[in-house]
Amino acid sequence: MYNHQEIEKKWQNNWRVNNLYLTGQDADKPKYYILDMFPYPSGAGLHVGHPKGYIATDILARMRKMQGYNVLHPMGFDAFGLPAENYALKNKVNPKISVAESIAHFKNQLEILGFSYDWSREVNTTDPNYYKWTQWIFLKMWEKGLAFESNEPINWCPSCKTGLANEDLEDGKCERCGSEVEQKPIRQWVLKITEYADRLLNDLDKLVDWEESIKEMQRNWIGRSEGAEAVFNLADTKEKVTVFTTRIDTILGCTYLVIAPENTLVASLKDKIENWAEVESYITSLKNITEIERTSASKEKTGVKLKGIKAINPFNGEEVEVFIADYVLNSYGTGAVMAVPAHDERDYEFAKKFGLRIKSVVSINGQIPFEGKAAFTDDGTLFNSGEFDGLASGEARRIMTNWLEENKLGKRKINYRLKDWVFSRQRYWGEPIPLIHCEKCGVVAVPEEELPLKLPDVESYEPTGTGESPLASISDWVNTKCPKCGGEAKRETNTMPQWAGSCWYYLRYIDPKNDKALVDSNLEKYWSPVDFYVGGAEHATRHLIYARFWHKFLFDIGAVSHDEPFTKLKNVGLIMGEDGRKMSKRWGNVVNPDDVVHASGADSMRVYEMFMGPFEQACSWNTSGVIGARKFLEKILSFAEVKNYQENKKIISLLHKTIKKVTEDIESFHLNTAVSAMMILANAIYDYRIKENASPITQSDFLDFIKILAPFAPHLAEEIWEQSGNQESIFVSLWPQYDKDLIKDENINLVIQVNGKLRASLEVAAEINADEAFALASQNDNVKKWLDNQEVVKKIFVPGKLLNIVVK
RNA sequence: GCCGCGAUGGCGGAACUGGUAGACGCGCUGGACUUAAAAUCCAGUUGUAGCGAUACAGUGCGAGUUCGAUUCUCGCUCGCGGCACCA
Repeated sequence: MYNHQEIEKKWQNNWRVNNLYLTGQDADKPKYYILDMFPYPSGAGLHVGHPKGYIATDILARMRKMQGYNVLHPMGFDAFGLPAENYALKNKVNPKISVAESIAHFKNQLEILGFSYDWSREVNTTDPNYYKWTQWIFLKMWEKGLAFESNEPINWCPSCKTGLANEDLEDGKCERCGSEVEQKPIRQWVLKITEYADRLLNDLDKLVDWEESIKEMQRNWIGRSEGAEAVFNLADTKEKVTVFTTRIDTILGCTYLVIAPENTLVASLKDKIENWAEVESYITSLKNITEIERTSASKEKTGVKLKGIKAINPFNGEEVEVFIADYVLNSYGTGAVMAVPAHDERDYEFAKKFGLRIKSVVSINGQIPFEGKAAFTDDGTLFNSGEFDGLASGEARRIMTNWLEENKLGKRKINYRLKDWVFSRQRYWGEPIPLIHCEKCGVVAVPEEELPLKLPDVESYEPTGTGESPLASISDWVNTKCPKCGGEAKRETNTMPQWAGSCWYYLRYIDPKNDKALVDSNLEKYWSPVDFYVGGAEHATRHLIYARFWHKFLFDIGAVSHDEPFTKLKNVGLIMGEDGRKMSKRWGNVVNPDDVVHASGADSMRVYEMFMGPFEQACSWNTSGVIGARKFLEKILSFAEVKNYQENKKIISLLHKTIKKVTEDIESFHLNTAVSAMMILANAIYDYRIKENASPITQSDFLDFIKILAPFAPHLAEEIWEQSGNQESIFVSLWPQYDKDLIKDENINLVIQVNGKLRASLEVAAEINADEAFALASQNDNVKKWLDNQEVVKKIFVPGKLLNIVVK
């Protein structure tokens, strides 16, 4: 009776043939740009969790279309980068070919779910016409000095044989393959994202429609900390050590300095360090343990004193000892800290171990909390601090920083945990970096008219591990002429990282075929910014930071009209396996959407996935839940024949309430309650039909119900719509409006409480007043029982809701 | 350790700005149909006591505010996520 396979195939064909989902272009309509994070096509295909976000955006996009918006709802594929390349290597197939296959497979899996994407705007980050503009943006950054060459040690994955950005690590391991990452100096291109750190942080406050959790993750990731740099001159040398601290107010409690072992300063003091042999062997010993072990807070701190080296406290001229120790990181701040064991837990621990002096300088009400037992790290009042005695910590920080600046012994300083973006990969499958190295002219850009600089075919795309990409072996590609002087020159052979292409793809959808400009400015002004963006939370500190960074840069050069790309952001919660674990081949708990669509239908799967629970929340798949969704659709299909209409005010009112609720719930992405509201309506209609053998609503009211169901179950809705004699698609019809008067109830259930406990529930007219309610309640047997011989102290009446009678 | 989020029946979850806790779905129990099963349909389903009306308890734990608390405040416990020797 409900032949989902036939219905779904029929309508998917119909929509395609009629180009139903081409982006609206009516000049007099408002726009709505609703975007999914585009997938990274892998060989494995989609599991049922992937489409959850796509279903939700599809529902909103379809409703917006019916509400009369020009809707931009596109889809594409992000396909450069390590996963695709590693898959290709493993299966000994050219990534170009394997990626094309994966995309075809993904697209097919998406199509059978009945999405309303405008496929005419599909983008593919590996298409030269696309990456032409990825390269163009890179060149603009390079021109502005935001892309620079560096030889600093960076994260190196020994298995993927490439440098990685901080964002590519998980617990100090390569996010792709799980290998321990080493620190290795290689020549690399770096993007100065730190130059945008403050804006990336501050502008989060403007993003009122982003989930707080994501903004918090970005704040953590950027990790701004405000403090001061202070200069400690070294006694008997011309050298000095600059330290970064957020607690300059405690500097008079500084009893020693600690320098990171890798800090180049250490080697430069070689001749002055009396125990150099000991120092050197300590530094060597640290190379044998991994970064994760070394920086684990639970590990006991180690270190070595630099004998013969003394540092001078800029505030009081006191000489303090200098150590190198594993607990100070070279990569943060200045790679050196002042140690105040009385007021810093780590310094306290280290000082205890090495028997170093502990000097308190902050007290609270004249007391020093935990003195002799632990560090006191809160703010308080200064003492033992000379002219600064008596100042509150906060005040002291301001005054003492000023003092440093006046005496040229330091300055105000803001540090970020965020690091510049290591942007080159020593791999094949990425956008070639469009730069040329000329011996005479230095680094020269590939001229804009020569873009795209195409990724050449290569015999072996195995990574070399030498710090050069496989492109380096193609001499007729590498060797070129300098665009400036015409002399012999070599191309840059590093490629861009996986995240490059996704930094601006949402702009390409606006103007997908443009080869004259990144995006036409009129189109950009019309469609930007993205109104609603949906994707996984795992992109919080990767894609979403990178894209905001690029977008702000594009804004600065006038290429886009807004300084933030995504107005509203929602995260889709994971769908776990039936066993509660993440879906994975390893657990054998992967559910393939193709199977679900085949057995129960795309519409049932769509309804079920929305009904499972709150959109942002993770939840487990439950196969019998799909059956429940299907039963609901079958029930609705059974109403299609309206027989024997009998007006029923309650059900008409319920219909209008449901229209209101579903509209609002789609808007706010409370899709689970939208489905349940429709189930309640369906149940009410069903019960009426069974009991009265009549339809409680008219054909036209029923079709309004089908319209609000349509975004959820588009195929079934079209079928019922067509069977009712409509020629055009239901999705070109207008979204129903609810009638305010009809959703008002004539009668309500008035709750009667005695001393806050429910004693009765009376059906009364909605406009009943307190006295009438009390009179009615007093007649109720059960209420009488509770009021018997009691003095009524107070009556609380909430119109339309309840009467609470308080007795003594 | 710091920051954020969460905890409601057997399960997923619902409850608007403090006002009937458990909507809706799954599962389960009983019944109808059937030679039988599946499917379908009907009834029930927080716990305890009671034939029942009803009563008491109940939203992680302990306090508090209130006529009234799943909802607000304070103090915990557990779980999830992010950051983490970041100075």
